[in-house]
Amino acid sequence: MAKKGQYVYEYPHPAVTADCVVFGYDGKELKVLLIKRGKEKEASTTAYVGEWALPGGFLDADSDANVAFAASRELKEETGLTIPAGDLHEVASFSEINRDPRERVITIAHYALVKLSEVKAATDAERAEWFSWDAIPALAFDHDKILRVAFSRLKQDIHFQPVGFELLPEIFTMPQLQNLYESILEVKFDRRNFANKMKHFGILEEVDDGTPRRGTRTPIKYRFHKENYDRLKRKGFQLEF
Amino acid sequence: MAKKGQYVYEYPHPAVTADCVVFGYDGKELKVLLIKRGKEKEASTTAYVGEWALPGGFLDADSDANVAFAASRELKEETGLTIPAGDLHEVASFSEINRDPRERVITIAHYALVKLSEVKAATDAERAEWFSWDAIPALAFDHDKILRVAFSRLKQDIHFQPVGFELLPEIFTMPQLQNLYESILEVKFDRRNFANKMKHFGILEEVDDGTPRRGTRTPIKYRFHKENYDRLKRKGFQLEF
DNA sequence: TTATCTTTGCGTAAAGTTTACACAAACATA
DNA sequence: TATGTTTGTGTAAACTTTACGCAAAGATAA
Repeated sequence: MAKKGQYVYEYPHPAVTADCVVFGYDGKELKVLLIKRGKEKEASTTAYVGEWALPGGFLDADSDANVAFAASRELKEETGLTIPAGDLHEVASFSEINRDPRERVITIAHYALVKLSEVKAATDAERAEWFSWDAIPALAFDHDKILRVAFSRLKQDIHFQPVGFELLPEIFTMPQLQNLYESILEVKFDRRNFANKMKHFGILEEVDDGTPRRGTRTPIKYRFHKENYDRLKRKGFQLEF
Repeated sequence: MAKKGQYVYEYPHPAVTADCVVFGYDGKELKVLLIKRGKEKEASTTAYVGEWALPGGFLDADSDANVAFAASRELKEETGLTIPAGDLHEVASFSEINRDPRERVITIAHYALVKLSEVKAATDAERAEWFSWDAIPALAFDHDKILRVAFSRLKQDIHFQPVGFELLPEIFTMPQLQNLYESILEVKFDRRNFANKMKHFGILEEVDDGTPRRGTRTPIKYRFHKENYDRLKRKGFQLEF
């Protein structure tokens, strides 16, 4: 981390932060990871202390390799979550002149997708907390706006790339997969058509856990066929619905 | 513009620039506007003098309302082109630690679409020049990378939004429209299927310029039905091909 | 315990979309 | 004058999407 000191420039420079919208899915609802703001270490004054905000923090201009790296580093520091910089999807910059009361701050927003199940334990519950998508509290700065933009980006991306693997537990059911898509796209699909389409992509593998299925009420369990999934992800697809 | 002086911060701050990839279309080829780098006014040292680069420049942290505004302002200063900040599409940030030899500089890349015909006159030919997409010279900094990313973003956006109005002259022909789409998407379409599809969207209006068409060799002239075009743009569509 | 509701799986017919393709007219070129 | 190129138009076949019915068994309520 940069040492506090005197950094002098001939022209005014903004501070740059990297913020993360971390999406998780518990099998029922889309969730977002937020942190409770404490005292800032890096700025001369504090702002929005005690309020909920997106995890993120200042880029260290002297040592962070790039913005995504700064985002990953801050995420780890603030929430305990380890997400490699390469798994962060850049969303957009937010640069309005007064978005931070302390000084000019430009933020580069990112989003990430995590398996909620595997991550809950590793999360630093002291400061971080998961919120249901439709129960987000008031947020510091312009973070509500960032959240909306990140979500609409995810919504857009999902048309071109499969998105379940990153969010679902390894073994899941068709209704869970459908609910995930419905949560992100904010629409309802016909159960049967959805299943047919998903099966056609060839990225699903039935899991045979020995238990003979006695009726249709207990859903079939699937996992992703990783190889086909990755191929489809690279190649892209058209999810039209 | 910010006065040169002493700007002091407790932590290191990067400089922030806004760069623009301006796409134009002359009825045959996709083109990009580049500038020849001269002496920098704003940085202590110069870099890449005499080389071609994307238009753009430093955000003035004290006075630019936001990054898009800075991009618009710099574009005007460097090329004479007036493009409102609202017409710039943000692409991504580029923040690798050594992308500028002078100091840490993070750039926010944008793209814009302009009618080449209407703009040629207004462009400051002293410094700016249009290059065909497949004859781009070596560029300063990481601008070739930015160019590629901006292009692929345009390519992606075109699947969801009609894009001809911004690039074509007011009156154009079906082959021109098709060629534009083929240039951006880098594929070939069947002439007849392309025309059918475009007509179905209901955004084209035949232009009757009095001249009776004597044969099929002279193409029919179209203009966009602005109202339908804007509605389609807001609503989005699926261009699948 | 029984009746009813809900969840899941499977499959098909109808509507819509995409793809592939041929011919005729006139301008351009050799 | 002959040949090639450009443009317009329309249709049949293949494929995709949509809408929907039925049966089995667990869940719930009486």
